[in-house]
Amino acid sequence: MSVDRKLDMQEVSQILKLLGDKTRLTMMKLLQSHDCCVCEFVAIFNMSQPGISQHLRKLKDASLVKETRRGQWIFYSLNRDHDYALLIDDLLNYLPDQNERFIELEAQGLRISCD
Amino acid sequence: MSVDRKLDMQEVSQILKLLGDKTRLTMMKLLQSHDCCVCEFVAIFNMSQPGISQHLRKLKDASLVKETRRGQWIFYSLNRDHDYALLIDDLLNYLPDQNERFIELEAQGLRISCD
DNA sequence: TTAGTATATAATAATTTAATTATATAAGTA
DNA sequence: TACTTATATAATTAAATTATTATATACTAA
Repeated sequence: MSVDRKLDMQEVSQILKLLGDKTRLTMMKLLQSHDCCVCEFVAIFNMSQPGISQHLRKLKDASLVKETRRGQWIFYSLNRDHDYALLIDDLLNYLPDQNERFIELEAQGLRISCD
Repeated sequence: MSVDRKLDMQEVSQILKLLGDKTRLTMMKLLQSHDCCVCEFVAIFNMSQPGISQHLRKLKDASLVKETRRGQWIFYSLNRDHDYALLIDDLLNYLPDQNERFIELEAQGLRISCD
């Protein structure tokens, strides 16, 4: 009981630490509305491809996101089965919509749609 | 507008970074139910007094908590007027109750009540 | 098979963070 | 005033974090 309680605080603070980075927080907000592949994130954020991959790995290691290969691309999506999925969703709902970023991508012809 | 959006993401991620530390997150949860002075935090957490003070300073610098001197003690309380007070309160409501910690304090005669 | 594209991993460097000890400040009390 | 208690600040150190470049892996297509 006491141990469980501490584990919970530990786990939540770990999740908040991951979301306490602007790039990862924005990634999560983007994923709330659209699955996204690595190269799209690279186009959206001003960051190297390995930088993007490492952020995604942290999110994946914490089971916050899932990855699926579709052809040559690997798409990331929110893990809506996560133990704290409700908390995370609530939290993301406070954030301003980031769809403008997808619109910009589309305008540059960089949006990947894999059907 | 675009600038505001970015500021928001920046500010929220900064807050989550602060809450992404187990000590500070637990402090905030404790403060949700009781104001608390520094020496109580020192008794609750296994950490030096300067360590506690520095966590509190970070929370105060971000306006997440307020301080009030009462006699020889300085009490900390949640700043319920913070721009993101709703988000923070929602978030804290997901966390397990930490009142047991106050009960333990009381049992050790370390609870400060300043009336 | 070879070349090109997408992604991950390794190595590394710069920065930030979180803790400690030592010390200063401020209030309370004999 | 001097002593004690409560708290803050400074200096320092160890560890964690975030980014980069270089390289490896995996799929696609010619």
